Amino acid sequence: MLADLRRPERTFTIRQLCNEFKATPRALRFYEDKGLLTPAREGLNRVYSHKDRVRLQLILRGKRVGLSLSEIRELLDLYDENDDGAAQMARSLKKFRERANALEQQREDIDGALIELREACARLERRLSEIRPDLLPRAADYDQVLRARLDGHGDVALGK
Amino acid sequence: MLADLRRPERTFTIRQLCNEFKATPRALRFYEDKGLLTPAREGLNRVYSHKDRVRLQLILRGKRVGLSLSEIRELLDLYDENDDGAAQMARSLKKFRERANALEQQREDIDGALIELREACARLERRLSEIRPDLLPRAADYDQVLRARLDGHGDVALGK
DNA sequence: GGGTTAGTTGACGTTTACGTAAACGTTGAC
DNA sequence: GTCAACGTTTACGTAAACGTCAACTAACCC
Repeated sequence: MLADLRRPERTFTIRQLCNEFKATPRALRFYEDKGLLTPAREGLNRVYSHKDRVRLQLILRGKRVGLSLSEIRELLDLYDENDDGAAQMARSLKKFRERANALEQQREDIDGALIELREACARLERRLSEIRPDLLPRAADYDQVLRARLDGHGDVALGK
Repeated sequence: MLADLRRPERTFTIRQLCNEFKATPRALRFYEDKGLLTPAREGLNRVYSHKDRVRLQLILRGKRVGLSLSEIRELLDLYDENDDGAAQMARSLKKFRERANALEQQREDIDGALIELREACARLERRLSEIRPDLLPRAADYDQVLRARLDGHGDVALGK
Protein backbone atom coordinates (compact mmCIF):
# COMPACT_ATOMS: atom_id res chain seq x y z
CA MET A 1 0.00 0.00 0.00
CA LEU A 2 1.13 3.45 -0.80
CA ALA A 3 -0.67 4.97 2.18
CA ASP A 4 1.77 3.62 4.69
CA LEU A 5 1.54 4.61 8.33
CA ARG A 6 5.05 5.84 8.14
CA ARG A 7 4.58 8.12 5.19
CA PRO A 8 5.28 11.53 6.61
CA GLU A 9 2.44 13.26 4.84
CA ARG A 10 -0.10 10.96 6.43
CA THR A 11 -2.35 12.70 8.93
CA PHE A 12 -4.55 11.49 11.76
CA THR A 13 -7.80 12.46 13.33
CA ILE A 14 -8.15 12.73 17.05
CA ARG A 15 -10.15 9.54 17.15
CA GLN A 16 -7.57 7.57 15.25
CA LEU A 17 -4.85 8.47 17.67
CA CYS A 18 -7.15 7.81 20.59
CA ASN A 19 -7.91 4.36 19.32
CA GLU A 20 -4.34 3.60 18.51
CA PHE A 21 -3.03 4.65 21.90
CA LYS A 22 -6.10 4.02 23.98
CA ALA A 23 -6.50 7.58 25.06
CA THR A 24 -9.59 9.77 25.15
CA PRO A 25 -10.20 12.86 23.04
CA ARG A 26 -10.47 14.80 26.24
CA ALA A 27 -6.97 13.77 27.14
CA LEU A 28 -5.48 14.88 23.83
CA ARG A 29 -7.21 18.22 24.04
CA PHE A 30 -5.99 18.53 27.56
CA TYR A 31 -2.43 17.90 26.46
CA GLU A 32 -2.89 20.53 23.81
CA ASP A 33 -4.21 22.91 26.41
CA LYS A 34 -1.07 22.32 28.39
CA GLY A 35 1.14 22.96 25.41
CA LEU A 36 2.24 19.38 24.88
CA LEU A 37 0.63 19.07 21.48
CA THR A 38 -0.13 21.61 18.79
CA PRO A 39 -1.89 19.86 15.96
CA ALA A 40 -2.83 21.73 12.82
CA ARG A 41 -6.40 22.73 12.09
CA GLU A 42 -8.64 22.09 9.16
CA GLY A 43 -11.39 24.49 9.88
CA LEU A 44 -12.12 23.66 13.48
CA ASN A 45 -10.99 20.09 13.41
CA ARG A 46 -7.63 19.02 14.68
CA VAL A 47 -5.28 17.39 12.22
CA TYR A 48 -2.44 15.45 13.75
CA SER A 49 0.72 15.09 11.76
CA HIS A 50 3.24 12.38 11.94
CA LYS A 51 5.34 14.43 14.29
CA ASP A 52 2.36 14.98 16.54
CA ARG A 53 1.94 11.25 16.71
CA VAL A 54 5.54 10.84 17.82
CA ARG A 55 5.07 13.50 20.43
CA LEU A 56 2.01 11.74 21.72
CA GLN A 57 3.99 8.54 21.96
CA LEU A 58 6.60 10.32 24.00
CA ILE A 59 3.97 11.85 26.22
CA LEU A 60 2.42 8.50 26.98
CA ARG A 61 5.77 6.88 27.55
CA GLY A 62 6.61 9.67 29.95
CA LYS A 63 3.37 9.10 31.78
CA ARG A 64 3.99 5.40 32.02
CA VAL A 65 7.26 5.98 33.80
CA GLY A 66 5.62 8.44 36.15
CA LEU A 67 6.67 11.82 34.80
CA SER A 68 4.23 14.65 35.31
CA LEU A 69 2.85 16.44 32.31
CA SER A 70 4.84 19.54 33.08
CA GLU A 71 8.03 17.53 33.23
CA ILE A 72 7.15 15.92 29.95
CA ARG A 73 6.53 19.29 28.45
CA GLU A 74 9.97 20.49 29.48
CA LEU A 75 11.53 17.54 27.76
CA LEU A 76 9.46 18.00 24.63
CA ASP A 77 10.30 21.66 24.50
CA LEU A 78 13.93 20.74 24.42
CA TYR A 79 13.41 18.57 21.38
CA ASP A 80 11.99 21.57 19.58
CA GLU A 81 14.21 24.44 20.55
CA ASN A 82 17.42 22.59 20.39
CA ASP A 83 19.64 22.56 17.38
CA ASP A 84 22.10 19.75 17.67
CA GLY A 85 20.06 17.51 19.91
CA ALA A 86 22.92 16.60 22.20
CA ALA A 87 22.23 19.00 25.02
CA GLN A 88 18.62 18.00 25.34
CA MET A 89 19.58 14.36 25.28
CA ALA A 90 21.80 15.03 28.25
CA ARG A 91 18.94 16.74 30.03
CA SER A 92 16.55 13.95 29.24
CA LEU A 93 19.04 11.48 30.54
CA LYS A 94 19.33 13.42 33.74
CA LYS A 95 15.56 13.57 34.12
CA PHE A 96 15.23 9.87 33.52
CA ARG A 97 17.87 9.04 36.05
CA GLU A 98 16.17 11.22 38.60
CA ARG A 99 12.93 9.48 37.91
CA ALA A 100 14.59 6.11 38.28
CA ASN A 101 15.98 7.13 41.64
CA ALA A 102 12.60 8.36 42.79
CA LEU A 103 10.99 5.13 41.71
CA GLU A 104 13.53 3.10 43.58
CA GLN A 105 12.78 5.18 46.63
CA GLN A 106 9.09 4.51 46.17
CA ARG A 107 9.82 0.85 45.95
CA GLU A 108 11.60 0.97 49.26
CA ASP A 109 8.69 2.82 50.82
CA ILE A 110 6.36 0.16 49.53
CA ASP A 111 8.57 -2.56 50.88
CA GLY A 112 8.53 -0.89 54.27
CA ALA A 113 4.78 -0.64 54.19
CA LEU A 114 4.54 -4.26 53.16
CA ILE A 115 6.63 -5.29 56.12
CA GLU A 116 4.39 -3.38 58.47
CA LEU A 117 1.34 -4.84 56.80
CA ARG A 118 2.59 -8.38 57.00
CA GLU A 119 3.35 -7.99 60.66
CA ALA A 120 -0.12 -6.67 61.30
CA CYS A 121 -1.61 -9.50 59.27
CA ALA A 122 0.39 -12.06 61.16
CA ARG A 123 -0.74 -10.67 64.49
CA LEU A 124 -4.35 -10.70 63.42
CA GLU A 125 -4.10 -14.18 62.04
CA ARG A 126 -2.60 -15.50 65.24
CA ARG A 127 -5.20 -13.94 67.44
CA LEU A 128 -8.06 -14.89 65.19
CA SER A 129 -6.96 -18.47 64.96
CA GLU A 130 -6.89 -18.57 68.73
CA ILE A 131 -10.26 -17.01 69.26
CA ARG A 132 -12.39 -17.52 66.19
CA PRO A 133 -10.57 -19.69 63.66
CA ASP A 134 -13.74 -19.97 61.60
CA LEU A 135 -13.52 -16.30 60.66
CA LEU A 136 -10.14 -16.63 59.01
CA PRO A 137 -10.49 -15.65 55.33
CA ARG A 138 -8.72 -17.90 52.92
CA ALA A 139 -9.11 -18.20 49.17
CA ALA A 140 -10.81 -14.85 48.87
CA ASP A 141 -7.61 -12.93 48.30
CA TYR A 142 -6.79 -14.85 45.16
CA ASP A 143 -9.90 -13.26 43.76
CA GLN A 144 -8.51 -9.88 44.54
CA VAL A 145 -5.20 -10.59 42.95
CA LEU A 146 -6.91 -11.61 39.76
CA ARG A 147 -9.20 -8.63 39.75
CA ALA A 148 -6.31 -6.33 40.42
CA ARG A 149 -4.43 -7.66 37.42
CA LEU A 150 -7.35 -7.07 35.13
CA ASP A 151 -7.81 -3.62 36.47
CA GLY A 152 -5.73 -0.51 36.44
CA HIS A 153 -2.09 -1.29 35.95
CA GLY A 154 0.77 -0.45 33.67
CA ASP A 155 1.04 3.13 34.82
CA VAL A 156 2.99 4.21 37.80
CA ALA A 157 1.31 6.04 40.62
CA LEU A 158 2.90 9.42 41.06
CA GLY A 159 4.44 9.92 44.42
CA LYS A 160 4.36 13.15 46.35
CA MET B 1 7.06 9.10 88.78
CA LEU B 2 3.40 8.61 89.40
CA ALA B 3 2.39 10.53 86.30
CA ASP B 4 3.28 7.78 83.89
CA LEU B 5 2.49 8.04 80.20
CA ARG B 6 0.59 4.81 80.45
CA ARG B 7 -1.68 5.85 83.26
CA PRO B 8 -5.12 5.83 81.71
CA GLU B 9 -6.27 9.05 83.32
CA ARG B 10 -3.42 10.95 81.72
CA THR B 11 -4.58 13.38 79.06
CA PHE B 12 -2.86 15.16 76.22
CA THR B 13 -3.09 18.47 74.50
CA ILE B 14 -3.19 18.71 70.75
CA ARG B 15 0.34 20.00 70.70
CA GLN B 16 1.69 17.15 72.76
CA LEU B 17 0.31 14.57 70.39
CA CYS B 18 1.53 16.57 67.42
CA ASN B 19 5.02 16.65 68.80
CA GLU B 20 5.00 13.03 69.75
CA PHE B 21 3.81 11.84 66.37
CA LYS B 22 5.12 14.62 64.22
CA ALA B 23 1.77 15.73 62.98
CA THR B 24 0.27 19.19 62.72
CA PRO B 25 -2.69 20.50 64.71
CA ARG B 26 -4.45 21.04 61.45
CA ALA B 27 -4.15 17.36 60.70
CA LEU B 28 -5.62 16.27 64.03
CA ARG B 29 -8.52 18.66 63.65
CA PHE B 30 -9.01 17.37 60.17
CA TYR B 31 -9.15 13.81 61.40
CA GLU B 32 -11.70 14.90 63.93
CA ASP B 33 -13.70 16.57 61.21
CA LYS B 34 -13.72 13.32 59.33
CA GLY B 35 -14.86 11.40 62.36
CA LEU B 36 -11.59 9.61 63.04
CA LEU B 37 -11.06 11.24 66.40
CA THR B 38 -13.47 12.61 68.99
CA PRO B 39 -11.47 14.10 71.81
CA ALA B 40 -13.19 15.53 74.85
CA ARG B 41 -13.43 19.26 75.44
CA GLU B 42 -12.43 21.44 78.29
CA GLY B 43 -14.22 24.60 77.40
CA LEU B 44 -13.19 24.99 73.79
CA ASN B 45 -9.92 23.16 74.03
CA ARG B 46 -9.50 19.60 72.93
CA VAL B 47 -8.46 17.07 75.51
CA TYR B 48 -7.11 13.82 74.17
CA SER B 49 -7.48 10.73 76.27
CA HIS B 50 -5.34 7.69 76.30
CA LYS B 51 -7.70 5.97 73.92
CA ASP B 52 -7.55 8.90 71.55
CA ARG B 53 -3.82 8.53 71.48
CA VAL B 54 -4.14 4.89 70.51
CA ARG B 55 -6.57 5.80 67.77
CA LEU B 56 -4.17 8.38 66.45
CA GLN B 57 -1.45 5.78 66.39
CA LEU B 58 -3.69 3.51 64.38
CA ILE B 59 -4.57 6.33 62.01
CA LEU B 60 -0.94 7.11 61.34
CA ARG B 61 -0.04 3.49 60.93
CA GLY B 62 -2.87 3.16 58.43
CA LYS B 63 -1.57 6.13 56.54
CA ARG B 64 1.91 4.75 56.45
CA VAL B 65 0.73 1.61 54.75
CA GLY B 66 -1.25 3.63 52.24
CA LEU B 67 -4.81 3.40 53.49
CA SER B 68 -7.05 6.34 52.81
CA LEU B 69 -8.64 8.17 55.70
CA SER B 70 -12.04 6.82 54.86
CA GLU B 71 -10.72 3.29 54.88
CA ILE B 72 -9.08 3.93 58.21
CA ARG B 73 -12.32 5.30 59.54
CA GLU B 74 -14.15 2.15 58.57
CA LEU B 75 -11.65 0.08 60.48
CA LEU B 76 -11.76 2.30 63.53
CA ASP B 77 -15.53 2.26 63.53
CA LEU B 78 -15.41 -1.49 63.75
CA TYR B 79 -13.28 -1.35 66.85
CA ASP B 80 -15.94 0.74 68.51
CA GLU B 81 -19.18 -0.81 67.47
CA ASN B 82 -18.11 -4.34 67.80
CA ASP B 83 -18.62 -6.36 70.91
CA ASP B 84 -16.38 -9.37 70.80
CA GLY B 85 -13.69 -7.93 68.57
CA ALA B 86 -13.33 -10.97 66.37
CA ALA B 87 -15.44 -9.88 63.43
CA GLN B 88 -13.66 -6.58 63.07
CA MET B 89 -10.33 -8.29 63.31
CA ALA B 90 -11.36 -10.45 60.39
CA ARG B 91 -12.36 -7.38 58.41
CA SER B 92 -9.16 -5.58 59.25
CA LEU B 93 -7.23 -8.58 58.16
CA LYS B 94 -9.07 -8.62 54.87
CA LYS B 95 -8.42 -4.93 54.35
CA PHE B 96 -4.77 -5.35 55.11
CA ARG B 97 -4.42 -8.23 52.70
CA GLU B 98 -6.10 -6.22 49.99
CA ARG B 99 -3.72 -3.37 50.63
CA ALA B 100 -0.78 -5.74 50.49
CA ASN B 101 -1.95 -7.05 47.15
CA ALA B 102 -2.39 -3.56 45.81
CA LEU B 103 1.07 -2.60 46.98
CA GLU B 104 2.58 -5.62 45.31
CA GLN B 105 0.85 -4.60 42.13
CA GLN B 106 2.27 -1.11 42.48
CA ARG B 107 5.68 -2.60 42.91
CA GLU B 108 5.32 -4.48 39.68
CA ASP B 109 4.21 -1.34 37.90
CA ILE B 110 7.25 0.44 39.23
CA ASP B 111 9.49 -2.37 38.12
CA GLY B 112 8.02 -2.14 34.65
CA ALA B 113 8.59 1.58 34.56
CA LEU B 114 12.12 1.10 35.76
CA ILE B 115 12.79 -1.30 32.93
CA GLU B 116 11.50 1.21 30.41
CA LEU B 117 13.51 3.94 32.03
CA ARG B 118 16.71 1.96 32.04
CA GLU B 119 16.31 1.14 28.38
CA ALA B 120 15.77 4.78 27.57
CA CYS B 121 18.77 5.75 29.67
CA ALA B 122 20.93 3.16 27.96
CA ARG B 123 19.92 4.41 24.53
CA LEU B 124 20.65 7.99 25.48
CA GLU B 125 23.97 7.07 27.02
CA ARG B 126 25.06 5.19 23.93
CA ARG B 127 24.15 7.97 21.58
CA LEU B 128 25.60 10.65 23.78
CA SER B 129 28.85 8.86 24.20
CA GLU B 130 29.08 8.61 20.43
CA ILE B 131 28.28 12.20 19.72
CA ARG B 132 29.12 14.30 22.74
CA PRO B 133 30.79 12.18 25.40
CA ASP B 134 31.64 15.32 27.36
CA LEU B 135 27.97 15.91 28.14
CA LEU B 136 27.49 12.60 29.92
CA PRO B 137 26.52 13.28 33.53
CA ARG B 138 28.30 11.18 36.07
CA ALA B 139 28.58 11.62 39.79
CA ALA B 140 25.72 14.08 39.89
CA ASP B 141 23.10 11.41 40.38
CA TYR B 142 24.65 10.20 43.59
CA ASP B 143 23.76 13.63 44.88
CA GLN B 144 20.19 13.03 43.95
CA VAL B 145 20.08 9.67 45.62
CA LEU B 146 21.29 11.22 48.83
CA ARG B 147 18.89 14.11 48.64
CA ALA B 148 16.05 11.75 47.90
CA ARG B 149 16.79 9.73 50.99
CA LEU B 150 16.76 12.77 53.20
CA ASP B 151 13.55 13.94 51.67
CA GLY B 152 10.07 12.61 51.61
CA HIS B 153 9.98 8.92 52.38
CA GLY B 154 8.42 6.51 54.78
CA ASP B 155 4.92 7.00 53.52
CA VAL B 156 3.53 5.26 50.56
CA ALA B 157 2.19 7.22 47.64
CA LEU B 158 -1.41 6.34 47.07
CA GLY B 159 -2.06 4.97 43.65
CA LYS B 160 -5.16 5.75 41.69
C1' DG C 1 -36.42 18.13 7.38
C1' DG C 2 -34.62 14.49 10.36
C1' DG C 3 -31.16 11.63 12.22
C1' DT C 4 -26.50 9.88 13.09
C1' DT C 5 -21.68 10.44 13.82
C1' DA C 6 -17.73 12.93 14.92
C1' DG C 7 -15.92 17.02 15.89
C1' DT C 8 -15.60 21.64 18.63
C1' DT C 9 -15.47 24.96 22.99
C1' DG C 10 -16.22 26.19 27.78
C1' DA C 11 -16.82 25.43 32.28
C1' DC C 12 -17.61 23.09 36.36
C1' DG C 13 -16.86 18.61 39.13
C1' DT C 14 -13.95 15.07 41.21
C1' DT C 15 -10.52 13.32 44.60
C1' DT C 16 -7.26 13.57 48.92
C1' DA C 17 -5.25 15.56 52.84
C1' DC C 18 -4.41 18.90 54.54
C1' DG C 19 -2.09 24.34 54.14
C1' DT C 20 -3.04 28.90 54.86
C1' DA C 21 -4.98 32.82 56.24
C1' DA C 22 -8.51 35.65 58.95
C1' DA C 23 -10.31 36.86 63.13
C1' DC C 24 -10.87 35.96 67.66
C1' DG C 25 -10.23 34.18 72.91
C1' DT C 26 -7.31 32.80 76.96
C1' DT C 27 -3.38 32.70 79.75
C1' DG C 28 1.06 33.85 81.55
C1' DA C 29 5.36 36.67 81.45
C1' DC C 30 7.41 40.93 81.74
C1' DG D 1 -0.83 47.19 79.69
C1' DT D 2 0.75 44.62 76.19
C1' DC D 3 3.10 41.10 73.87
C1' DA D 4 3.75 36.40 72.69
C1' DA D 5 2.27 31.72 72.65
C1' DC D 6 -1.20 28.61 72.28
C1' DG D 7 -5.81 27.58 71.45
C1' DT D 8 -10.33 28.03 68.77
C1' DT D 9 -13.60 28.44 64.36
C1' DT D 10 -14.82 29.11 59.44
C1' DA D 11 -13.66 28.93 55.00
C1' DC D 12 -11.13 29.13 50.81
C1' DG D 13 -6.91 27.28 48.16
C1' DT D 14 -4.02 23.62 46.24
C1' DA D 15 -2.36 19.99 42.98
C1' DA D 16 -3.14 16.47 38.81
C1' DA D 17 -5.37 14.84 35.12
C1' DC D 18 -8.71 14.51 33.26
C1' DG D 19 -14.44 13.25 33.42
C1' DT D 20 -18.67 14.98 32.49
C1' DC D 21 -22.00 17.74 31.01
C1' DA D 22 -23.98 21.44 27.84
C1' DA D 23 -24.56 23.62 23.72
C1' DC D 24 -23.11 24.08 19.08
C1' DT D 25 -21.33 22.95 14.27
C1' DA D 26 -20.31 20.50 10.01
C1' DA D 27 -20.81 16.52 7.09
C1' DC D 28 -23.17 12.89 5.30
C1' DC D 29 -27.34 9.81 4.37
C1' DC D 30 -32.08 9.31 3.01
